[in-house]
Amino acid sequence: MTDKERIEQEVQACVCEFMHVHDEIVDKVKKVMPEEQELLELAEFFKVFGDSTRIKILYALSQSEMCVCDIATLLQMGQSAISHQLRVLKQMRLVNFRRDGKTMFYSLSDDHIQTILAQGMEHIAE
Amino acid sequence: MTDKERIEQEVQACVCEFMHVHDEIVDKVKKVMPEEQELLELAEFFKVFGDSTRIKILYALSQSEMCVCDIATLLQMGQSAISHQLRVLKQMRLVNFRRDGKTMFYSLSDDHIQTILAQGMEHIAE
DNA sequence: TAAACATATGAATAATTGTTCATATGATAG
DNA sequence: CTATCATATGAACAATTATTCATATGTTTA
Repeated sequence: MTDKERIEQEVQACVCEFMHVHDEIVDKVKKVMPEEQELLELAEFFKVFGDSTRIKILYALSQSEMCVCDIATLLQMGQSAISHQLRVLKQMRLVNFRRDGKTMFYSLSDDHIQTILAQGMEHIAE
Repeated sequence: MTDKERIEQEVQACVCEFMHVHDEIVDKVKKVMPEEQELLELAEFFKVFGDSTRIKILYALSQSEMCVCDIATLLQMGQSAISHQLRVLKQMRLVNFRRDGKTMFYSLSDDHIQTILAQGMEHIAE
């Protein structure tokens, strides 16, 4: 392959209009990037933490198991809004739940959640 | 205060239509809830992780310092999109940057970020 | 079984947000 | 100083999403 051909190929591969990409770095990082699918899931996972209502629910549940009505009272929000958000948290497996008569009690599913919350609070406290 | 008065007060405080709130739990949790402002900031902070482009950028930067064009090439996206997202990451202090001539090099700002990414990956791997 | 009630859910609306396009800024080399 | 180029940014559009309202589901008690 001639130099000219190689350069043309690089330019084509490059999203930028020109060619001052640091190929060694890009190649090295490309090799260790997780699969697209995993990164999409990761973003979906964190999206759950990116809403203040859900953050409040998660923080509250880190203190105690609670029912829907308790949470609605604590956050001064409608039952429906809380229920919708709990569904999101359930789908992402961030909360567990148990039924006791008419009441559903929710709790945190595992302690990655607490670690993540704690790391986040450390970051913003800096 | 009569029982009737106390109950009426509870009902008023309750977002739910009726009154089967677990007051002890709600009160206990209310006492330890961080301030509204802190929880809002926390949600804003995590919102940054809730987008796949930004997750990819963060992951990439956890491997190596990179310039805007490198990242755009790696992710096969436009320079403008990457630049916009880097601005978000900058505002939340998730990345540092240094200038070298015409080129801006970005890197992760601290290791809470890596911890959070790692915890997230552990969670979804379960 | 019927009434009461805790929770869940579908539809609608309002608000937020990611990307693109066009252009601006700021640095370097000639 | 001018041309070139890496990056930044404003406006616009499309897509996503949080809450509310109305109603459904499922459990208990009379």
